[in-house]
Amino acid sequence: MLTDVAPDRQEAAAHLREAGLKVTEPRLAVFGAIELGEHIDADEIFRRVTRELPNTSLQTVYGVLAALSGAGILRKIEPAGSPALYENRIGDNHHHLVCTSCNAVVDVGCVVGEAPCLTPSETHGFQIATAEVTFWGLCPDCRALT
Amino acid sequence: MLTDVAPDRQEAAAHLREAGLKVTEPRLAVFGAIELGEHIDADEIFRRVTRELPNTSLQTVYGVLAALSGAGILRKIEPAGSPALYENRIGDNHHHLVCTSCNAVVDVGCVVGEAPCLTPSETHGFQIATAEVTFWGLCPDCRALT
DNA sequence: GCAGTTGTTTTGAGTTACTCAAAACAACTG
DNA sequence: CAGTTGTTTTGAGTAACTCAAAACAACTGC
Repeated sequence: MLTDVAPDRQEAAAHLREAGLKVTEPRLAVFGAIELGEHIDADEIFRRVTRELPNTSLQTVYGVLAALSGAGILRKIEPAGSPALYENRIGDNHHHLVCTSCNAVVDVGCVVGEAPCLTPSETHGFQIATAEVTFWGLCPDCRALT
Repeated sequence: MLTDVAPDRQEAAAHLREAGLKVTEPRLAVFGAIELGEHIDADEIFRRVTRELPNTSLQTVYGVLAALSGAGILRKIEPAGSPALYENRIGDNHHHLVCTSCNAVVDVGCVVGEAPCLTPSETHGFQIATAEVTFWGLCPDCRALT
């Protein structure tokens, strides 16, 4: 039945090789632990990884996350007030909507208008590389609770 | 000479009373410790406050900062990778430019165009309250070092 | 101007989310 | 398949807060 050769593992391995990183079990497990569209923290990733690979340490998870986000395979976001979150949607510069009540995070495409994202009104001599936009508000569920 | 009656203390006291907060020495000292245009962390504020009010505890500084930013007297920003910073420029919704090399932070007016800040392309049912924009890049000093 | 109430500050401990370093180990290279 | 180099493990350590109880100080009304 060959159930062992999951397609995402192949994809992950390719990403790793492309970045010049060694293909290891913990790295494949971390990559596999993050579903598309999710935003999860190191602790939750660790929990999922250890289900599959029981003697992986939390430090390894941190190391893998640093390697993968450094290589651009994962994206790390750090919303104010919560631990760092990781997502596997990369390549596009999308932004985030964060619920001020439950901390839920969802992706949102670039701001409307012609990419104003990269144009502050005055640059103060900075050489700007990226713009990060975070929208704060109440998610549908939390609105319903009031 | 009446040097004791600094004008910023009066202003700070007025802000506090307006917010229904008691006027105390630590609060005035914390407010006075942050210069206009600065972005400093709790530790640096603590260092400055203790110069003037030696037996203030760090916990008090945290408490004061929470009270003042909660009341809108100070603004708290939390750039990824550094401790929370506080600034006393409030009321306008300006954004920040952060140096990826030395972590310097400067203010920047709202994004160009007609306030696209509050309009993500899809809201996903969120009731959006604020938009936060952070520009990342190299500050003039760090560019000069390369 | 003073007592009472309520909000602040102090003191002390505890926690979360990481980070660092050394030694054991496992991937890729030739 | 041996060697090299990058990873992972193990273990310790830290920064930046947060919580709780007791001591204290601001404002209120008398």
